[in-house]
Amino acid sequence: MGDVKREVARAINLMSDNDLRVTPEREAVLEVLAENIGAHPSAEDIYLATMERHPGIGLATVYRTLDALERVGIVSKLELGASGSRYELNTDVGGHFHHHLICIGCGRITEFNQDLLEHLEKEIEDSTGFQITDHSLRFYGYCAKCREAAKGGETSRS
Amino acid sequence: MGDVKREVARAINLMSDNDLRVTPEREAVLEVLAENIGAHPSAEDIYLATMERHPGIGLATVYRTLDALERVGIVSKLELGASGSRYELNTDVGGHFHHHLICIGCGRITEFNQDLLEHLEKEIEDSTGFQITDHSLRFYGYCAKCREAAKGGETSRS
DNA sequence: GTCTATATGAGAATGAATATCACTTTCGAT
DNA sequence: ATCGAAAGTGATATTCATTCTCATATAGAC
Ligand SMILES: [Zn+2]
Ligand SMILES: [Zn+2]
Ligand SMILES: [Zn+2]
Ligand SMILES: [Zn+2]
Repeated sequence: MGDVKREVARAINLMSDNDLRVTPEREAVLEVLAENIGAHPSAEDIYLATMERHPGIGLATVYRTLDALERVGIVSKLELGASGSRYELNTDVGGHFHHHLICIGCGRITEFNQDLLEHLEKEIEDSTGFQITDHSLRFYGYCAKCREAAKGGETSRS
Repeated sequence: MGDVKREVARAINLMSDNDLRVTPEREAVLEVLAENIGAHPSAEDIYLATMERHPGIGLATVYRTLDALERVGIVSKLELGASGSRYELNTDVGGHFHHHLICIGCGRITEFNQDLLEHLEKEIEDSTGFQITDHSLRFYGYCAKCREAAKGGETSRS
């Protein structure tokens, strides 16, 4: 599961580098994020988990912290529309270059790695004059588990 | 600008095919959508424009209409998080296979066409068992106009 | 330690989107 | 054409994620 302490220490250094104050609340949020890499928790998830570690923290502080961390690149925010956003710590290894598979059956979010967009970005910048600073690639569909469940449900009925 | 009447007629046929009732309100929304291809209007934009054509329509009806049309594939919804969603009519030609360049300076949304994801989807389905039904590819950055404005601002100051 | 900009907690406010409900309309069957 | 059930509508209340407000507390530079 990666080294939680190391990830937190790394993030704290980045905070100082970016003139963000290191508070107990922010450290608690970072620990939660580091312990949940790959889980893509919501702000509410993070709030509840942080509560166990730092009782009394306010939900607004969690939002403010996530926002501050996102602005300096320590976390990524995955906006999912109506159902709210999800957050993830940008780990040192492979942090930024993965995309998401979003299951519309169960809501689970998995990842896959792929470059492939780099040279496409160059092409777009050259042909349109649009300067790209970020991108988002998502695939929606049904995860293996949901497909299995649907299959089971159908066969058991016929 | 394409043929507005033809697009509306095509959409109305699709509505009937999908057991959606054709009402004056929905026709008015469709006309607005057909007249604004490429503009990526918000629900509020569509509401205001539809008002001119069908005074008294309710905002909720616009939302319900857009939702119904999206469910049967007549319109696409582009979820932009905090700033609300944008909608567009899926035209017959090239309707579905374009992606978006979203300017974080002025908010304008432009498009670019590209296949490229088809064979990647196959690869993902084979390697993960995830069945893909839809995808979303977006690039964020600064459009040519905003880059020009920023450049002008800088040089005029130094 | 002092000081100032910044962060925090509690709860109010925001705003896009949805739900509710009484009433109206569509459209296939008669 | 007309009838009736199912679906759609307008006005408005409600939801819910996120942001704002403001009084208080604290981090971090000196
Ligand atoms: Zn699933
Ligand atoms: Zn991820
Ligand atoms: Zn722009
Ligand atoms: Zn578009």
